[in-house]
Amino acid sequence: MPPTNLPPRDAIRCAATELFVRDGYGATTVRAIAAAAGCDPALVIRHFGSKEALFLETVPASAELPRVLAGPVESLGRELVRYVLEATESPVAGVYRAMLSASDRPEIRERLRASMHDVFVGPLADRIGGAHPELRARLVAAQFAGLINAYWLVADPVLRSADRRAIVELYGDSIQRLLDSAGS
Amino acid sequence: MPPTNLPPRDAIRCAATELFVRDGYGATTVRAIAAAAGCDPALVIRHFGSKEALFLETVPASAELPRVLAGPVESLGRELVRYVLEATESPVAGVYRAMLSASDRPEIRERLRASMHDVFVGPLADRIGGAHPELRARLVAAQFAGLINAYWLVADPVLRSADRRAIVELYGDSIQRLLDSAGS
DNA sequence: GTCTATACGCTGATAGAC
DNA sequence: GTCTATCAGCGTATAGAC
Repeated sequence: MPPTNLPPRDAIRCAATELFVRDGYGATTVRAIAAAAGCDPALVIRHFGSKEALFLETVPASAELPRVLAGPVESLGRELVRYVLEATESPVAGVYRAMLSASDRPEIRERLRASMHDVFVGPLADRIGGAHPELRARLVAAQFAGLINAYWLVADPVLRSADRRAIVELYGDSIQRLLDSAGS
Repeated sequence: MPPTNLPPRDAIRCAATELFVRDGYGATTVRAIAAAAGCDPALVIRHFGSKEALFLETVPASAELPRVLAGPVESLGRELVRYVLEATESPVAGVYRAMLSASDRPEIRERLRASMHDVFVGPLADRIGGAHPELRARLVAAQFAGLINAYWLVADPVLRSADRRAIVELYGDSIQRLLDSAGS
């Protein structure tokens, strides 16, 4: 994406998001971001302070999830799995992958944690009844992330070649068990 | 761990494993490994070819897991969760974290995939009956990794402060559902 | 063969001139 | 605001001393 007529700050943001999500944190260089945005590498740092700060400011905490989480709880398990499998790689998977690939950095790990909590655990915990609602919501998030991990990041061939409906049923019902469990 | 009397090649291996597992791939420098092993940085490359090759040769595909997987299938769900929670940070979690932190590298991602399959999916698929045994085993692995991820890597406070027995019961039973499901 | 010294081309980041 | 010059540190390669 050579020279656009966006103001440089926005051009940098735009290029950074795309590259971070596509190539991961370590494989994305400040110079590559600058080239994609059509500006000087020094400008990138001048505007955002550091590569890490740029990452934190541009890579979003997936915004489409809440809609799925707002659906009926009875069918949420399978719906979450469907959402992961049908992602066009960008909405969840790319962002998640980018964050994981940068997870040696404490601040980015902290962001991962906060984003998981704000976008997933918080809203979900309010909607499920029973015992330990927050814990159960967090475990659902863990299981959800496990699937993203296996399907998009590791790209396991067993999963990629499997019938999607089977995955939805099996893994979805497993998640559903956490959602439904009355507790100890 | 300053100068030991190990042959340098072993000293490098030893230092590399420790640093990779403790700090992740990106945060571990070849020079730091050399310093810990008490030798010259160039020696590290001379002996192992590259940082990535050193990583692949030293960081093990967790070896203790198979014992857990060999236990009775009826209680495997909770047993796997217990195994994750009681890990002293090194056996599973550190290795897994190190691999994830290096997952921008295709070869290391491939290793993650292979290791998951050899140590987990293969042995498990042979032990569970029903439909789609390999797929179900892979989904159990995904769910297992999700917990490692949330508990050890993200170190989510909701999980860390929760009652371990509650986690074992809830998440364990959810895994167990995958193990038991007769399939469609 | 085993190791050291040195250097190359990259990275993220800074200082200061336009 | 933007670019030029430059920094120290990175992974890596090679030449040559033991």
